[in-house]
Amino acid sequence: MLAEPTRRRILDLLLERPHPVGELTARLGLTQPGTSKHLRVLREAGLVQVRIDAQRRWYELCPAPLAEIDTWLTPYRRLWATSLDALELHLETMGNDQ
Amino acid sequence: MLAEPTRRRILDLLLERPHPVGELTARLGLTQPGTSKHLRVLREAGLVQVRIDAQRRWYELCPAPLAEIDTWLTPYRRLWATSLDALELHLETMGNDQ
DNA sequence: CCGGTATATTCCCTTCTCGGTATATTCAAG
DNA sequence: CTTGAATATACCGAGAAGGGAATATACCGG
Repeated sequence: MLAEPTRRRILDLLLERPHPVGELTARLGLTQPGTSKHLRVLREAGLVQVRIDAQRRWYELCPAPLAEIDTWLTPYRRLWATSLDALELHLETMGNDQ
Repeated sequence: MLAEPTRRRILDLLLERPHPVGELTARLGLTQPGTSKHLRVLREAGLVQVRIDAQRRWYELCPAPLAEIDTWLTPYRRLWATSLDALELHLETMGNDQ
């Protein structure tokens, strides 16, 4: 879901401010249907919501699912909490495998 | 990538402690090749690393990519930090919007 | 060297994803 | 009612992903 770079770019654009589909299309360099399909995925994942203004659809961020990821990440955070741990893990990585 | 529930379970198991493939297979209820293939994906994404001990492969967490997600998440965090902070930032950054 | 154990790789099939083109829908304006 | 703008949906093809079964590889004990 968030592995998709295009969708992360959409979220980054929506972090600035809400955008209508046409602007997103232009800034992403996609076709309009391509943009709409990403927006549909994001909508169904609850990451964005739409505000309808005549023919324009203003898409805006819905941060709740991101907050859930943030929560899921919590127990892992101790792994890089101190620079010492990070350095140890880094050296281990370099020395062992790839 | 992390949308895959099986892979999130693998990471959760590896958060406890390193595991050899056989234990992961048993605790996940997958076939052994299925487990190995998920581990390969996680390895190529840099999320786990292997320590070889005779025939056993001990898989352990590699937190760097998770730290990157944590970093990517940073600018979004203000959206749910506290409702008061969120409102303040909203007014600061989007004062002229609608 | 041989058998057994632990793991990886390959093949096959089905389902999903992403991008594009073409078409439908909705609404405002005239 | 017709036109044009903004957006959504349907459909198609290439490629990736997920799972199982079968097979290969690597290593230990004897």
